[in-house]
Amino acid sequence: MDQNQIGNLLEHKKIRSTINRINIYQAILQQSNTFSLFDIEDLLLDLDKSTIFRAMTLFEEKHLIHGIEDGSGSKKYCLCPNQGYCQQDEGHCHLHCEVCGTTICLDKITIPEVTIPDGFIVKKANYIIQGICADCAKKKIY
Amino acid sequence: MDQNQIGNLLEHKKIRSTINRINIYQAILQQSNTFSLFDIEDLLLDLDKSTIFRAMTLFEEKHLIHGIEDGSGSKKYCLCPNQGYCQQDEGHCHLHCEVCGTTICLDKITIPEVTIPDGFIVKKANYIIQGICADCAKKKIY
DNA sequence: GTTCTTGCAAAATATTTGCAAGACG
DNA sequence: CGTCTTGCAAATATTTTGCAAGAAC
Repeated sequence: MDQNQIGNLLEHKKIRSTINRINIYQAILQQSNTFSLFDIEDLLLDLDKSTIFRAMTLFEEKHLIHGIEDGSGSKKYCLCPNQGYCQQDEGHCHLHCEVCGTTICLDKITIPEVTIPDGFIVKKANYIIQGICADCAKKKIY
Repeated sequence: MDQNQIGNLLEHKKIRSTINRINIYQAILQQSNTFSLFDIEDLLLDLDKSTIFRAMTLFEEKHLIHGIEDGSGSKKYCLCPNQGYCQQDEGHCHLHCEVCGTTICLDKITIPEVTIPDGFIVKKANYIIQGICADCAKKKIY
């Protein structure tokens, strides 16, 4: 996805397309899995963290990225695979490894639905499995 | 559950039974739903927050309470309905209302299981549904 | 020229720890 | 008496905001 295409995507989402936001979205595209604010800061060292924070918040509001609460103390995000047009039932489950701290998107496993009490309006769901990832389990470093 | 019974429960869990910990567990028993550190602090004003924090951390390690990440910025807990002997598949789904901030335990709805990649060791799972609770939806205060 | 965006600095929020005094067994 | 627990104070970690300068339309 080149800078022009990203610019179009942002404008389509009613986000003013600035060079910073394009760069931030491009950094997000480079992430192989879930990512935090710090991961983006590391890639874009000359941007202020508040700029990144505000862009990420905006992207999340516009559903370009999904927020993940993995209990690690720092919020994770993952790229919306459908450019902001995920159906509610397309959220994925995530694994969080308590040893190495990584959070992995199970992009083949959607969150199973449950019966919600009457009247509750669902906005999104988070399904996170805590444990030890295969790599760390193999290394027995815990 | 009286103080003696709580004391026995703690000792059975290999937790030294102090008056502070008994009081904290008793405050937890009084919670009608999920609760945060602050909820317990509010009930036990003469205890230091670090004492409560350490007790809650210990209780969670020993599975007397379950931690919930609702994305609100402050961690929630709920009482283990089985005094620390929940099976892995007995975790409950939770609702988080983004308007009033409450987190409700759906104690009738266990977390549906999903297929986990080979080698990952599951410790626990969190299933949280974000949205607007029935009360707030009715009041249309959002 | 009006509105939106950005960088800087700092506030706000929540969690976590060091340490010395005290309680427990 | 040796170990565990507690309160106090302070560190840490992360997120969030106010504001003035600058960019976009």
